Amino acid sequence: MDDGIDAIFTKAKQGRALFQDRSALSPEFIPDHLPFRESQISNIAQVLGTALHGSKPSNLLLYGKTGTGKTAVARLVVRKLQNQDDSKQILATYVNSRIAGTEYRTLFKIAEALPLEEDKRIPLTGLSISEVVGRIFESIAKNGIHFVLILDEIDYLVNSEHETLYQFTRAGEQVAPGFLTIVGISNDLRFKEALDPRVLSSLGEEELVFPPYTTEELRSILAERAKAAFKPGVVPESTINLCAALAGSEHGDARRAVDLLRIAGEVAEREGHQSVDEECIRKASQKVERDRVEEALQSLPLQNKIIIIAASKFPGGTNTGEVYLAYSNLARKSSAEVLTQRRVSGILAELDVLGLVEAAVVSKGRRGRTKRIKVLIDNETLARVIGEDAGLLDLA
DNA sequence: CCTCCACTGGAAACCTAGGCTC
DNA sequence: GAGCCTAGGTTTCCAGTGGAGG
Repeated sequence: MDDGIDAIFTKAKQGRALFQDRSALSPEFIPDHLPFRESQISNIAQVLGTALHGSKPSNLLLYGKTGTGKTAVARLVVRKLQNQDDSKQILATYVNSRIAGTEYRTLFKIAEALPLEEDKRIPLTGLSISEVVGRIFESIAKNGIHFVLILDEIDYLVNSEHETLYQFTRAGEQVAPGFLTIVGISNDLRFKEALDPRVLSSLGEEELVFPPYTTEELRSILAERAKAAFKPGVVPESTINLCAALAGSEHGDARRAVDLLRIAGEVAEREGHQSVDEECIRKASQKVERDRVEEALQSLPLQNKIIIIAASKFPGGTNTGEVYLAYSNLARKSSAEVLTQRRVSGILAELDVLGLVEAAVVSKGRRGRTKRIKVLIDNETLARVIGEDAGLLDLA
């Protein structure tokens, strides 16, 4: 074991540090210059610029697939807007509704950015949605705030019966003398269809589409980032090309491309390479996928883990009924509650979305209609990751 | 062309754990 | 403490269904 440790350190010593500024590749990093997005930037700047003479800018709606720069562009423009604001009345915040999780937590995050009096703070739970919205409006009005709200993945808010979005777009009077401008961001191009037309008309006053980056554009972006992040000469052009090609084949996702490059750099450094070669990119690509699966697996609730173990007993794939049978046995054995088949069917659908299981609906004619279920994780990984759970050791 | 299986997936209702207000 | 609220997971109920076998 000691040899292993020594070997790692020796390698680390040999390889010189390849990074000069790792943060230039971090997911939160927003460069001052976003190439190929000049027109979107100037568009947004023009709209939001109104706020500098104290009147309310139009609401904005930004569309485009993941990694097309929507979030970065919105945050960059808003950041510069705040820098230009001498009156210091402009307040901006960024909330991702999907990451926040629920409508209530989204509002909670929004409220965090606002000055709230001691007795008006928002608790993690307990208040009605309308009460929280009321407190947010009150704070904006009282302090005369010019509030620019960037709502990322806004699609997660449309299916609410509270009509929070509607209230937000119609805040007008209630927040005077302050105002509330919404910059909505959506990955889902069909999201408009689900939106209440009243909301759409005011939310979509200005609409902007972000097309995916081409492989060539990705290459140029990566080259620029690599120049800032790595020491000169450690990232050959072929590496950039491969990285761009890998990400480009996945619909021009710049975030993925940048992630890949960062991890490849870490791999190269750890293994004591003098440069980040194509091999490192390939390894990084595998690592990203492996991490995603293990993380998803680990954070699964107990019942979902038992279900996936049950499903893994059928390497060739099976159907819902079989999985349910196996599951209920396992659950009883580990003295967990036994859920209904309806719920198990639902959980299998969730696992499908996570990409841990393949659950396609198939019809077998006379023999009914069910999901064809196949676990997409090999049994060793499953045993290793889930085996850490005491109580589930008696599995495979 | 019709049947009928083994479910699917929508809807509503229920439950628990948290927190509010009075 | 009583009587409200919410989130989020679950159960209950059930109409709906693709297509192989008749």
